[in-house]
Amino acid sequence: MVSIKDVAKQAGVAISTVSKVLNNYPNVSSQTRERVQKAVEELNFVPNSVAAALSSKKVGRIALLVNLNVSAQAIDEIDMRYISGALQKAMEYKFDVITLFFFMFKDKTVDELIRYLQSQSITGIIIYGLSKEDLVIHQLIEKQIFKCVAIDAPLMNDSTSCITIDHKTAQYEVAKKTIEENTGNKVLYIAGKKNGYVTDDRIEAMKKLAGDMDLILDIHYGEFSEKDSRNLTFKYGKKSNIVVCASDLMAIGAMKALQEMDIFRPVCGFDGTTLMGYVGQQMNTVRQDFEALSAKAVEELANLFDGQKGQLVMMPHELVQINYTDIIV
Amino acid sequence: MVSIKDVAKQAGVAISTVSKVLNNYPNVSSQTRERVQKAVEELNFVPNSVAAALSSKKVGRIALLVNLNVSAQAIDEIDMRYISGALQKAMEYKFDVITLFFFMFKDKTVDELIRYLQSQSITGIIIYGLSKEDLVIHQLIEKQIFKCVAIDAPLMNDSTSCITIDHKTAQYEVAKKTIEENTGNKVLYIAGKKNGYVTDDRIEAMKKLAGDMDLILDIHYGEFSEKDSRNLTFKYGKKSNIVVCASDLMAIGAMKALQEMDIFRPVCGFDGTTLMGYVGQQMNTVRQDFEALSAKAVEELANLFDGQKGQLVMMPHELVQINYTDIIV
DNA sequence: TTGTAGGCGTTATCAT
DNA sequence: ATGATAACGCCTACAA
Repeated sequence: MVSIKDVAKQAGVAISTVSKVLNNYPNVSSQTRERVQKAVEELNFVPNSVAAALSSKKVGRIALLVNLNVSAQAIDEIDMRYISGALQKAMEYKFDVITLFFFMFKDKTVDELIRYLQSQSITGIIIYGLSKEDLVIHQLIEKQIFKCVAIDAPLMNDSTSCITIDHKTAQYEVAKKTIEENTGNKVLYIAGKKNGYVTDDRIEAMKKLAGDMDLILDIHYGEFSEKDSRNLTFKYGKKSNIVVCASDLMAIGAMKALQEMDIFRPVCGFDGTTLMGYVGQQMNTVRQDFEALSAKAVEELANLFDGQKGQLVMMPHELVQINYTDIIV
Repeated sequence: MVSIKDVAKQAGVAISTVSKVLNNYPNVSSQTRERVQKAVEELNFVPNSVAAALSSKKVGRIALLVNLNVSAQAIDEIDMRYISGALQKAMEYKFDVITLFFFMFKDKTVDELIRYLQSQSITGIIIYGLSKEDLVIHQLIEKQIFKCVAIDAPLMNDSTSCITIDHKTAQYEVAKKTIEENTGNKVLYIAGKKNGYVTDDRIEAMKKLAGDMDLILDIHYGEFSEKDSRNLTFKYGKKSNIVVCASDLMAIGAMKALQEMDIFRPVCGFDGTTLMGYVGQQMNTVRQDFEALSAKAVEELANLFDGQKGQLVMMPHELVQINYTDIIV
């Protein structure tokens, strides 16, 4: 393996000079800089990021902390797109990335989690799918030992940013559109997980909409699960004119239930997953660009590494109708 | 951060002794071993795997090389389950894991890929979704610089193993069952990707079945894509009595096409993904335990690290019928 | 501007 | 059985 030492020898300079060139330090003459770069080219040198991580705690080794929801199948698409988006952007920044799942740290304390992350020389973390009940992760964020970026969870401090879309507006818009395209003012809203960050925002939006449009709003928590949504629809679907769901998966559950009950109610979802294309119906939903959100999170982590303070970053969303032919293009 | 040095001090022994205890070296008295272990407990010491990786090239830092198929959406579930299964098992073995996607190395040479992996101190690789056309990866395997485990690609050498199910038998069984449950002897087989490893095996199985059952077999390549399968079904579906597909996604494409053509043909798939539950029909398919396959790959990597030679490991499969209620339990 | 040297946390090779 | 000590490849004061 070709090391920085070989490059130094080839370029006829000291190791530290090579290091300075590699890390874009100011005090290097353009001549030596060129000589070093030439040597790097010739030897096809790639710096060993493990050694770099060991010697300098500043270098970006980041962890993706994903809350894989095993109970809600088919939600995989979202996590996969998150991971893919982050990895791609991390490559640009030359960040090392390790992927972790929440379930790996079940029954672990914050300290244990911290020690694990430190044992991996992790300096930055991106958190996906955080809910208010995940105490350990919250403690982790509060301690500010690592730079953090939370997706869809408005937790900001000096070393923590949040990337999200405007869930309130998005929920308002998609529900309004669906209601306007149909008739009736009795709306069943199947909300997400109790204590979920986005859940409350969206409920608030629905309440505002109910005020604005003079709706009778029936709210139930569906835990983001298809089964819950299905059961709630069996229970309350008949009494309402329209079913608004907090996720595509729940919208599918609702729709299937309505079909089995042999009644029609317009349904709308949230997320814009391709899964929606397989239910054989056209449905309003909110499309999120999960890759872009995740890529932005990596950028934000880079900003935090550069000393910037944590902030809230709002990403755009889009109202769409997804149907089968959209999917298989 | 508490280091091995602190443990040594606490236990009143030398650093090297602590290291020996941690790595289960033989020549340590049980007394000192206990003392060290006690110190580890007290200080909540977790060894820094980055430093270990730097110091010793033997330690298991492994990379998951995933061929994310962006054109075939909804196949995400399989990759996600692969990744999840590997990470979980890797934790048991205390392996470090990084996840990489094929698209990250587009237009890169073997040597560039090797250098990248070396820069990450990677010693073992698990490869998912390899096809015969991925030259660079094949060269990587041949060079035997890293221990490799390929999923569903029968590439074995001293440092390369393969984990797979018996695709030949599985394809034979699921097709036979579907044909026996229905009538007719004209079978449309929509095969996977040309040059895909499993594709040829499965075609062979179908040919054998055709001989055994006296079938008229019509084979077309569908590239594992739903769209291809859909189009092929439009073209050739009518002429046959039964449609056998090389993946669930393709089975769905075929079924949708048949629905649009308003004709009925029994269809069977392959993989046992939850997606099958959303098509509103019951269908024979082959269920693979992707997590288990991936976990086995990690175990196999551990074996290779221990000096074992590469081998072929066959995992079990299961014939199932998936329908909506199976999914939402 | 360039080079020297100490350190990051381990592992591994020697002596002892 | 135990302990110095030199790597591993890189970063970074500090010195020249």
